[in-house]
Amino acid sequence: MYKYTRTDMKNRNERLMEIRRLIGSRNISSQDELIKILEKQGYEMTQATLSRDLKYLKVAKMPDDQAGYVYILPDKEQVVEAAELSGRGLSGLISLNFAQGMAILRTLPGHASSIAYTIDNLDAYEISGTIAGDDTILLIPRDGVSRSDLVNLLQLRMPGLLQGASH
Amino acid sequence: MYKYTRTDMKNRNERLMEIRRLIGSRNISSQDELIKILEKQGYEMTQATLSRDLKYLKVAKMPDDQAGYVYILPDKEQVVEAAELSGRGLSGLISLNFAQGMAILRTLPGHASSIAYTIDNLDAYEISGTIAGDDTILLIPRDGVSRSDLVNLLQLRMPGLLQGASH
DNA sequence: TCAGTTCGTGTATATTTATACATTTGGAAT
DNA sequence: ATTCCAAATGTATAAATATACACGAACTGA
Repeated sequence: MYKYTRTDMKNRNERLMEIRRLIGSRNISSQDELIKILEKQGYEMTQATLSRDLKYLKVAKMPDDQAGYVYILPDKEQVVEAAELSGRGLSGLISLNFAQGMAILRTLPGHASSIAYTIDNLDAYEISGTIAGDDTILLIPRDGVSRSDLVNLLQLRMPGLLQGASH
Repeated sequence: MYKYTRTDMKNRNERLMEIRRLIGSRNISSQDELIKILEKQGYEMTQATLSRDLKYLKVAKMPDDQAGYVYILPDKEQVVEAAELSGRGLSGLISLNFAQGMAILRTLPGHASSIAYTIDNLDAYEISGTIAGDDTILLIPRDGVSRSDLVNLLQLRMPGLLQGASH
């Protein structure tokens, strides 16, 4: 017994638009998750149909630090960017990486120097010095200081800084 | 019996970069397909590891009219970047040198930050970050990335940049 | 040195997603 | 009107992908 027929196009188009809207407005990690949301809104469908809808809409599934995987719209201006931003710490720090024995901190544009200034003023033993660009800070640790030492220091002395930052 | 150990990081980094290169240069529709290509190039791995690699590299899978589904890099459109670049005439680069595992780019006075900004926006895997002064850019490569990797990257993603620059 | 930790990985499996096939029905063609 | 076709979908399953667990090597700190 089939419930939907060709005359339900209006229904389908509505659903497709709602799917787009949902994916653009929040992080969704699986088709099952999306189906449950749609069901609450009165859309009834199976996973197979949703799979086809997503293909039709050219929705991609992309790894994400917070959610594991999220669906993203094919548009140029990815809503993901904004979502990721809003999910990040208030301090402006985006990520903390280590390379060549140094720490590289990426920040929101324009935030680097103020964060670096604060770090400098910790007068921390572990830190030899910092250099800030516009959105990047190079942090040179004292010799022998480990990555975890630095992370610990920053978490201890600047609580909230690493909130939401990937590292 | 495990074939790879932690000291094979070079191998892993190589593999990650090769995966990026492959995905950027042709349409690949499944992990199995990618594994077969990698195997022909001498990389041995299981599907599980490839799945983790793709997650690490933030590679997304997107519906495609021709191939059904294709993997895409997390970067902004590469070709667009290149076009923007040539349009802006970012040819203020004077020289490219390597020291202490990092790259030092000398530019015409005042050109450093705009070039660094463009480099940052490549979101290149190979680059941990950049810091720009007035006429100097410090580029910190990701661990395991070689000089030639970097030169290749810049030539590929920013054609024209190295034109006339000594290195 | 030695215990504890982290990392990269394989194995096996769970989870997730895509699709072959069947079915219904409105509309098109004759 | 009758027949045919195409779209949309469900069902069942195949295919693809992610991950829990374990392991061994390398690093860390004491």
